[in-house]
Amino acid sequence: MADPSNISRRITLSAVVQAITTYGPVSRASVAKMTGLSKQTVSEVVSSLEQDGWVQTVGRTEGNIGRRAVVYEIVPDAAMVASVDLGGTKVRAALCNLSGAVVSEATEPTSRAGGVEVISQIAALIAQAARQADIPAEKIRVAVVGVPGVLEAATGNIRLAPNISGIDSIDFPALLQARLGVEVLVENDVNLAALGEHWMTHQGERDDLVYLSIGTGIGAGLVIGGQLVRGANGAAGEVGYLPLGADPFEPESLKVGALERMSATSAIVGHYAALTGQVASVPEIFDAAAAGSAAAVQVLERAASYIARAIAAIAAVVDPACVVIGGSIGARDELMRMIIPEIQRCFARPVPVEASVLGDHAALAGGASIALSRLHVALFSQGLPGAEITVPPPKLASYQEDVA
Amino acid sequence: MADPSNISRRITLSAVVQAITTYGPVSRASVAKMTGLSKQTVSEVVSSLEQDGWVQTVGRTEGNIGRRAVVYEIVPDAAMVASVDLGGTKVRAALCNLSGAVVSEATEPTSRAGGVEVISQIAALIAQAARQADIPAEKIRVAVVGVPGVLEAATGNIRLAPNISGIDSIDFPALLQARLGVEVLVENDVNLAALGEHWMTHQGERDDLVYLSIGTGIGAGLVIGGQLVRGANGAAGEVGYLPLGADPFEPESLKVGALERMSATSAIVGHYAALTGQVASVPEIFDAAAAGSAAAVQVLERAASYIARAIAAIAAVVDPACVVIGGSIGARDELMRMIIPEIQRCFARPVPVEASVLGDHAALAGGASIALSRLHVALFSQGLPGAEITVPPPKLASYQEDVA
DNA sequence: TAGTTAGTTCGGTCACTAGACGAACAAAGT
DNA sequence: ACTTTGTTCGTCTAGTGACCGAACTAACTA
Repeated sequence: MADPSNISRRITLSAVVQAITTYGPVSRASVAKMTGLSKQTVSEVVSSLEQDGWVQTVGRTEGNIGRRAVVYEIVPDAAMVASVDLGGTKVRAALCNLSGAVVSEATEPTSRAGGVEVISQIAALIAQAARQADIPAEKIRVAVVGVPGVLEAATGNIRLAPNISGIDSIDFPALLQARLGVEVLVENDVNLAALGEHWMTHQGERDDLVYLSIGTGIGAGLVIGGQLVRGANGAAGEVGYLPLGADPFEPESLKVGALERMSATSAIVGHYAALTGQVASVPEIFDAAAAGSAAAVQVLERAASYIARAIAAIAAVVDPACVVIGGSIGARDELMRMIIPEIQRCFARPVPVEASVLGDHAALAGGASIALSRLHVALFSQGLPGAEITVPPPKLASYQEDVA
Repeated sequence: MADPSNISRRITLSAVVQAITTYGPVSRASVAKMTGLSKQTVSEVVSSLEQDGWVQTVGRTEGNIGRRAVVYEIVPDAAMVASVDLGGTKVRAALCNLSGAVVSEATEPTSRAGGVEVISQIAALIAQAARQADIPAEKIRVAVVGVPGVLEAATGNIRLAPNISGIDSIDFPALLQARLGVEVLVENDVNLAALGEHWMTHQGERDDLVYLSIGTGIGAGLVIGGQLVRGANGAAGEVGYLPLGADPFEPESLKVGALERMSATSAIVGHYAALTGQVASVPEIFDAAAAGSAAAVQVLERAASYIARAIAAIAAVVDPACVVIGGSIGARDELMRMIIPEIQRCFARPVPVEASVLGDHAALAGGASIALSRLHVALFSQGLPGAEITVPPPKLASYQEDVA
């Protein structure tokens, strides 16, 4: 990217890019109107962008009175970002273009070897995705990785990630960055999912959104004022430790988390086993409840009740505009129907609760959204505060293949 | 203020003002180094600021090698802001200068008439404070009012303020603004207290801080990433409604708040009455506990235990770097000593808990801090994003007269 | 043809920089 | 006591980059 040394130019540059990015194909004249810049300045900036291959013309207007305008749009494939969701069982990598659309995707079971091996796997997976769609590697500028673990606020290292062995003992971000040769951002996967849901569905309203993931564990991601809340120790949203559910003063609750002991996978399986003497998986318990098993219904209702209390607690503290529920358990419709009325019974203010629209692609979408923001900063505004470009979300379908 | 139409100049202007504000008396040469601007540009800007009366010279450097430098500082009294703490029992108004120091202060019992009468009272109190310190009224540019109530996010109107009659049925901000003739910002008093504590003690570290006020009610203010969190309905930090303490599913908990039923004034008084049959005020109960009354100790310990759980809940959701406790009950040392060990028993991560350093002046300080930020925006950066100026806090003593 | 809109050319202004320069000063040497 | 050296402050000058307004051309509709 041409590197305008002048601050003034950087501001105009990102204003123009922002306008073209947001308002689809537009003419230079209307960009001038929107940004308040003169037509002449806009022409200058646009032609330099065109020369560098960032924007392109896409025909002209027609039917309007007056001279026809040449309209421009961002060249979607001028640069790519990689968004990686590193899970305990599988790794998923997606390449997204400048308009946020997924261009290529690849998935693999997570390497059991862990540690450095995972870094190689991620690099290979990104390379594979690039090959699939014929994307030269140098087009990829930023990579974002979502990991199931707590990140050290200061260093960005992964601290607690029991599901992936050996990953908390290495300098993961630095090693991956060295391997890929591009800027790497690592973020908690639930946080990314929260960002993804916010990007896709609540963009525009500068809303506060909480994403609650219920699965093997229970965790939340907070988006407040459009910004991710990480917490002083990177542990914001660790709602498993809410002093609800089990007696919080039992030593066990200090380790596992009082709420997690009552609402996540092992709690549901354990409770069902205690009632019926049978060991069943969570989907089986859902099936049993659908088939009329009183015990299964009771188990799910207890979980739903505690989840409702957790949502009430979150709402009392941060007052979000919306709570989105996801995760392998949270995505179940039956559970949703139990949770919502329960919240109203224990919390005065109504709290809009919605099901995740992105399913297991939420973290991927969130990763893409921050990768794109970061890329735009690097390319156009260069760290200039207040000149951040927000990329409008792409078609939902782009992220909705095989939603759980 | 001279109104630089040029964006570039606005950025430069606020960078220079920021540097002079933050790094006390400085020479133009060092401002140039800090801002990265050329000496020439800095000289231009400073001389225009000097002409308009915003900065002044304060002697020269001495003892250093090389030529002596003329050093400049902000003219502290070039403009004033008013910070008002509107409480249920008294109104306190302070005038602060550009360096954040309290120049004049005035207090009165809150008018019982309520409604519009309160607006007159605030205006009169500010006028009185101005007279006391011989400040011409036109020097006051911004007023911030802290009110004990929930604010409507959209309009800024006060919605729930049971302690001040008739204030929720009028357009308080607009009426006060019309009366004072200056920009008026209205904010929840606990939120302001949180900002005040953050400003005074945790500035610099871009820390996340939670201020927990325990008195007639229990409420929290959240500062995350240096920004106040208001919530979608202005109800962030309404921790009285946390589903802890009393059974959250009782109808009474929906009205009063489950936690509030166990930890605020009426809960303590009520619990003591139930145990002993005697009606005593909270200070009396503290005295009784100090004198060895087992019942009083038991009452306070129950309250402390629930407060500890509330802090654990807050920590689980937002992971603040620090929790500051204030309010008429929360400020008591005895309570603090009960709360801290209790938190460790129900929450895995250590949460630093501190007592408020500002006492009942916290909201006043917080009001001053946002008033000053707002004033700087109005004067120098004019809404330019990323050019906000953070005013360093003044000497603590400025706000510590009669700390509770 | 009249009116409207798109885009370019031109001249001028504003803000900022770099580098040269003189002034003022401390410290070290004579 | 005086000079020299090196340093820093602040001003001056010339030059550049970015922006705008206005005039103008081009293209189109009605």
